[in-house]
Order: sequence, then C-alpha cells, then structure tokens
Amino acid sequence: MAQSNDRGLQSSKEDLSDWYSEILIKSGFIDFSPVGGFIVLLPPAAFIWEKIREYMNKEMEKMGVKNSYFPLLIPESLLKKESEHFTGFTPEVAWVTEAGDQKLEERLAVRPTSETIMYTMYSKWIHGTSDLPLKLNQWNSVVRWETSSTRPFIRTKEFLWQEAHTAHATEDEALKQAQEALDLYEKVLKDLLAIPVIKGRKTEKEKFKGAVFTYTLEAMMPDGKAIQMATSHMLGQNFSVPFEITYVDEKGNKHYVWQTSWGLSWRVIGAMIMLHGDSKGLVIPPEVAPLQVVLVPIIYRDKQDPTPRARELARELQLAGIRAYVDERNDKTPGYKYNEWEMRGVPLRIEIGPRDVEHGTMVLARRDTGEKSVVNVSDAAATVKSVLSNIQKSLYEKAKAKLVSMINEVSTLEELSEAVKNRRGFSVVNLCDERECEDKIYDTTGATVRCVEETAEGKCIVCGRPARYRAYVSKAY
RNA sequence: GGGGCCAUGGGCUAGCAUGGUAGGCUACGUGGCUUGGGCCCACGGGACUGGAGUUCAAAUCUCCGUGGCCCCA
Repeated sequence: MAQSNDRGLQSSKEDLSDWYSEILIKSGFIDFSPVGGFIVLLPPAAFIWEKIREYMNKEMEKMGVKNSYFPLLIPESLLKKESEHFTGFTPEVAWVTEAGDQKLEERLAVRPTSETIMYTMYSKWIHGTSDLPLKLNQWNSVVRWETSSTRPFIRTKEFLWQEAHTAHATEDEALKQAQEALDLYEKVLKDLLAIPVIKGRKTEKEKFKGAVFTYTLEAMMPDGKAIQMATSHMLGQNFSVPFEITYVDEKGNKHYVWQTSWGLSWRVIGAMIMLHGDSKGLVIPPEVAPLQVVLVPIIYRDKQDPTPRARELARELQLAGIRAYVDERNDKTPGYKYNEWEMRGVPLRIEIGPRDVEHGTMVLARRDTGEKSVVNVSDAAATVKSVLSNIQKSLYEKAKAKLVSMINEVSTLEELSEAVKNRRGFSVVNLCDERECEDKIYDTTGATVRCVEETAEGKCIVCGRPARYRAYVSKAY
C-alpha cells in the first residue's frame, strides 16, 4: 500500500485480498467489531441485504414459503439427535453455560443452523396430510466459531442468512422443492447481484452434514478461486426419523415426512464486491445499489448555477422510482466527487454544468465502462432507466463470459495439478464415486471438488474406472 | 490447524538499529478562495493496541494478551 493520503484506493484489484479489505472499509460497507471475526454491517451493505430479502420474500411467497422465527438457543440434547449433523457442526458451536451467576443445567448452543430446533416443533405440528407441506423460512443470524482466518462476508463467525425448512408427504415432492430453491437462488444471484454460477451437486464428502445430498451454486472470483453461493439440501427422512415427524395417510398408515432445507447468506455480498469491483472501487449492480444515480452540478462563479436544474432532474428521477441524489457539497471539486462516488460504486453519474443548462443536455457517465455521453434532458427518467438496466445486464454478461473462460477441461492428474496451480478457475474432470479418488485430488492439488454433474461417459481421472461425474475442481473460499 | 508480517491522532505513515522534545500527508473544524476528473492559503483540535517487566528515562528493549493482514493446510 502506498502512503500519503487516504483518498481513494491504494491497492489494485490485482491484489484481490488487499483490495477487498481496503474497499470494504473505505466504502463504508462494514467495520470490524471488538470481537474477532465479527463485523458491523453499515447502511450501504445493509441496504443490499434488504433488497435481497425483499426479492426473496416475494418469490418465496409464490412458493408457499412463510416467514417465521425460531429461538437463538438450542439445548444440547436436541442438537445431538441426528448424529452426523451433530458431529459435523459441533467443532464450531458456541455454548451458553451460565446465566447471571447461575450455571445452567443443560448447556445451550447458539444456533449454528436451525434444523434441530425447528424439527422438534415440526413433530408437534405435523399429524396428517392436511398439515403438509409445511414450508417455513426465517431470516436470522447464526454463529459458527470458525478456527481458520475470517474475512468480512466470506467467512465470519456470525453471519446473516435465511434458512428455509420444508416438510413433505412424498420424496418426489421434497426433491422438487430442493430443486426449486436452487432455481430461486440462481435467479436472485442473476437478477439482483449479476453473479453467474455453476449449478450442481456436492459430493458425499462436501455435502451438508445430515443431508442425503446437497445441491449447490458456485461462483468464480477474479483470482480463480471458487465460492459457494447457496446450498439446498435434500434431507430425505434423516431428520424426520430421529425427530419423529410423522403423518397418518387416508388409510391410517403412519409415514415419516420428507424434508428439505436451504440457505443463502450475506456471503453473496462479498462475492458481488469481488466480482464486479475494479481498481477505482466498488461497482454495484443497479438493482441493489443504495444510490443508483448521483448528480453533480458543475458550478462556475460567474455563470448560471446549475444546481436548481440538477435538483429538478433528481426529483423527476425519484418520482420514476430511481434512487437519485444531488451532491451539493461546495467544498469539494467535481473531480473529487467523481472519484468518491466511483469508489462507492454508484452505477451512474450525471454531470450538469452551465453548458448543459444552456443546451438542455446532461452528461451521463457509466461506472461499469467509464463511458461518458451527452444526452438530451427531455425524457430523462426513461433514458436513465434504460441505461441502468443496460448496466445490470452488461455486468452479468461480462461476468458470465469471464466464468466461461475460467472453465477448463483436463484429463490427467498432472494436468489438473498444473491447472490448479497456474491457471486456477474451474478444472472439469471425470470422476468416479469413490471417496479415495476425491481425497487423492485434494492431496495432490490442494483443490476441492466444488460440484458435480451426473455423467455416463469417460473414465475417472484418478483410478480409470468408469466415471460417474463431471466434477468442477477448484481452490475455494 | 501451522508459519510469517503488522499495530503511532478518524485514515496512511515517519521515528525504533544506537532508549531522552512524537514529525509529515490526509481527513475534520473555522475563515477565505475555487469548482467540466482528487484546487489553493491561513489558523485550530486530535495519537504511541492493552497489561507487566528492564531503566534515572520506553513509541523504541523483553515477556504476556488482544486485534488485523498474508502464505500454507
């Protein structure tokens, strides 16, 4: 990092790690809290999370998923009921052991996820087919005491997310639900955050502990490391059996329900920042940008003040539903303002100077391309809307092209090592079903299988037996 | 989980080797001047991560803690 001033960024996007922590602080997205691994979410970032919530709430309503809220603390005995689940989570569980000066009889887990507490209630509520399907979601935070190093949004000890939990009469219905959830996530990522993903399944090794299998969406960051965006789990009857969630059918037979759970966390905000940002700072997709348009009046002492025109224009945009703001600070030069708003990621800037007032024009400057154009002010709202939607689309398409360019087919372990080391990105390989083969990939390359697609062709890259999967292998966050 | 680096006004840092007056840039406040890509001038307030130790004397040396960053797993 260079010294001497704190205006703008010192790190280049090439050093993604430095760049990332610097931009998060300077753009006022987050701050670090006194407890390591915990962050404060500041208004611009909170705004984006709110947008995600609004969008998902609407979509979930269409799916028949209702919001609810379950307690923060889970008795140890409940957490232990599904043993694979418990073993998977217990190393990172935070415990409450006393209250005031009283030691608790049973220690209470700060929820790392809510399957166990929710399903305890589900067993109480579900009796017959008329109680099904049951689809509840909650927006909350969970705590997982990560031992390896934390990073804002990407890996924090407490994180915000939504977790939806559904119970169904049939396996088929549950399966469909798990897939629908995955489609919803893909839509959120594309429509709001302009993040393209690879869709697939986790291997047995990488799945959610307690699930039959896990669907996943994986994005690719500019440094060639993959990042999991959201997961959707087919739980089968793994929880309904220990938690006794049963219903009686028309014929009087008792059945265990089929379940799914799925979640998306604030991690997606971190991915959005890394994916779209550049060396000038953030680039926020218009759909979620707290400010979509910033207007900068260019004032000359001896010429007509364009500020009133800028205000009118902002009002017109606001009436059309656009989040617009006039930067009227008079102790900052226009150049200063340009740089600052660019750092903060505002998708579109409008400059209004005396020349524009005279000619009935305005200058548009796109954050994503840096391109400037002079356009007529008449019908400004429609013009701006179309530019914003253009930016949204173009961010996604650029990212998509980048993603595609970072997927490479490889056919030997040597090639894979080479690719993981030098080229990064996703390496696609054929893989069989054996755990040893997957372990071997990790041991020789340090990369993991991010997701797999079913295939009937080819031979396993490790053992040479018939492949079952096309596997996307990459280093990951 | 292992290893390394770092911590000085709000931000970035100088000072540390060889212990002795904490300096700069930026930001902030006030006033003036300016404004089509990070203007300029004057004045002002503001700091040694916490604890312990060594010493006449600690930002500086030692130990312990806390936090951040990087690399590896």
